[in-house]
Amino acid sequence: MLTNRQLLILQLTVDDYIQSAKPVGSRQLSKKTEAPYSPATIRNDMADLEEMGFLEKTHSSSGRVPSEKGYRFYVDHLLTERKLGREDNRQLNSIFGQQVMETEELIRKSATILSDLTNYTSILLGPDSSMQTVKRFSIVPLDHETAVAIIVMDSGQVENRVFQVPQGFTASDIEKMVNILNERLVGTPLIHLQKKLLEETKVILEHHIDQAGELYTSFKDAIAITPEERLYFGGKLNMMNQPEFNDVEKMKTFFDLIEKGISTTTIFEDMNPGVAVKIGSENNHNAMGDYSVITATYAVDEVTNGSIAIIGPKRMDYGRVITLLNLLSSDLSRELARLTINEPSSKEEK
Amino acid sequence: MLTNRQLLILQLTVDDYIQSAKPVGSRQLSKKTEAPYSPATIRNDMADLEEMGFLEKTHSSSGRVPSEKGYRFYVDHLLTERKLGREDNRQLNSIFGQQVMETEELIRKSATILSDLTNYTSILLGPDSSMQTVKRFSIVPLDHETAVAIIVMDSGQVENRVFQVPQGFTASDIEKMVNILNERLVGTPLIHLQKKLLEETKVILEHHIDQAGELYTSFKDAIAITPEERLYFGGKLNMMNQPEFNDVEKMKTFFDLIEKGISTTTIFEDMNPGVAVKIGSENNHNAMGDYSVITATYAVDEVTNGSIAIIGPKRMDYGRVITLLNLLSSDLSRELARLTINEPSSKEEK
DNA sequence: GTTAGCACTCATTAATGTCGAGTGCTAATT
DNA sequence: AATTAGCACTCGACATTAATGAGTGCTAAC
Repeated sequence: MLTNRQLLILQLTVDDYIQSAKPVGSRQLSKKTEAPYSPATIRNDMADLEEMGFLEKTHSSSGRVPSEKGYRFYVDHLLTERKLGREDNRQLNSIFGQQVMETEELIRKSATILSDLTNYTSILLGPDSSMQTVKRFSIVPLDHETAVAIIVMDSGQVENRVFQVPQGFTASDIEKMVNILNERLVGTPLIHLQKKLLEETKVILEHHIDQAGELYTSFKDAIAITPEERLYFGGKLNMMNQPEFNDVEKMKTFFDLIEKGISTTTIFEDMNPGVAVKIGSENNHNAMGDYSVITATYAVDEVTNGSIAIIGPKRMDYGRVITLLNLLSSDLSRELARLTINEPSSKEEK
Repeated sequence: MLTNRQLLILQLTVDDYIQSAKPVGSRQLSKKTEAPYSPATIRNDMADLEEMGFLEKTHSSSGRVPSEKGYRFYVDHLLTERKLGREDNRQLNSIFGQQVMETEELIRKSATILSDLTNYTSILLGPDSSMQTVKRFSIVPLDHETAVAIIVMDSGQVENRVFQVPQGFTASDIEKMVNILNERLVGTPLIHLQKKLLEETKVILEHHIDQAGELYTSFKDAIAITPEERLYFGGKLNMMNQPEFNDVEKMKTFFDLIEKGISTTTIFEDMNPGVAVKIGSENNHNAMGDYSVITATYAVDEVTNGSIAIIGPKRMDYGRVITLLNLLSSDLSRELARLTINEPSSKEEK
């Protein structure tokens, strides 16, 4: 078991290292008022902590650095509640300054500010669109051959895609199709759209329009891709301020990871509500062994969640980041609840 | 005047420096078969070239490096036509592989590939949307308070924005407004949209709808922002492969420039057709003194142009970049002509 | 006009030395 | 028994020095 003093020393060591990025020595620690012990005493405890695997040395006569186990213990047991500065709060609130804003912009802005406040990189997973329902279809012909298909979601999100109109179809054919689609599909959650389109709507279309098959074929591709989840990265460049990335090579490795190696699943594995911390090799992805990821979820509505993540070096200011994520996630939940449709309005159009 | 040999030596020096990024010495040059002269001879010529301001030394006993004047002369008179490798062509063509694609995607993809092929950063200015005309307005109510306004351009581009609906307006009010807008504004070039909206449409709206002023106020903000030009950056990170950016500080400066310091006007000042090269301080923007920018234009239709640019260190492979830009710009022109509307179709809807 | 030869410059690199902050261990102190 | 002082030792960081080599300009020979 750990003595109280060892706990204190572990905590101070991690705190100091997080702040300074330099190995922490006994002499240096003993200077702090929180540790009124002589360097020798601290040395002994540090040696014990090292033996137990909480600390490591970078070389035989260097100061100590937390191990993953050390960080883990720190996060689980030693984290002190962090108060945010006035400036932090100001910035956080600034996200919600303007009145009407689109979800996407809200998220993008959050990502940026989160990164600015931490100097780590933020990753936001947009609200899972698969549960959103279709509010309205629309097709606008552009010329003889092409038209643009537009889908409006109940969240106000708009997706559009240009597609080819096969020869021989008139504007009224298309209008007819749009009407059918709206009749049949409004209210369908995106996640079921594909299936419904394929199984149900196709038959009806063929019933009403000559050669509907052709038209349908090119149209369905246009709306097929829609329900994709999107990752928003914020402040990739802020990471350059971390001493860990003083080397261009390391920057490159990191950016490669961000741009190619990261998918929704690597980061947001288990989206349990609340904050989760993954340290170094606790991340499933191989190449992420040098980074820590802190994730949180926010509520979009009763059923859907979005996720926020911060990725940074293992030497991360866990306390601060966790506090920030907690705040932002509840702010986002609140704000999205405001933006999102309260209840499908009764004056819906035919 | 420059002797033939001096011309040759200048050319070889610039070529070599572009390739190696290291100051070029006389001994090294004399090894090349193209320069069958002794180092001493080359030294003399180099000294002359330096006196005339084409070359510079980084320190008193170093090899020579081209000056801006040197690059300028090289670009104007010494550039050799560059053949592209098979792989280059393959990649360039791969952009146009898929059949139907939206303009934006086409541009985005071009930006990426252009940067991959050069290892510099590419900047594409999307087709100037101000000459595009409105094809269709649409407003979809989301709930009692909000609605999303959608504008479809004749190019197939779709802009949408959520806005607040003041209390007391019914769906039929909105429908009426949409009808009026479509009647009045379809065919209006974006560039005139604002004005027409303000001067003409407002009056008519007020004539037909009670309290139209309020509705109009919140709506006009929603579509006000539309006619903005968009810059697409490609491969900012590829620049990290350039030895000029081996230093994290320099990376930062560059990224800062890209993210904040660059506007449409700094880069695409004079959009004359053809390729333009700006070397170092020839760029008007102060902070760009260390970079060279090569721009080209592509035709979108008879009236509008888009622009492509490559930004890189002054030690840029001008020949290769120019060739690539020429190719891509004509490819883009061709492809966009295919995508763009031939002629407003006659079966336009009411 | 071209080149060989020579003295000189300067960035780069490796070798060396010094310094400081760190360690572990033992003995003295509380 | 726990803490601390003292001491010898380790090692990275940094400054200094020396050797190397690619470069130059200049003069005299070809």
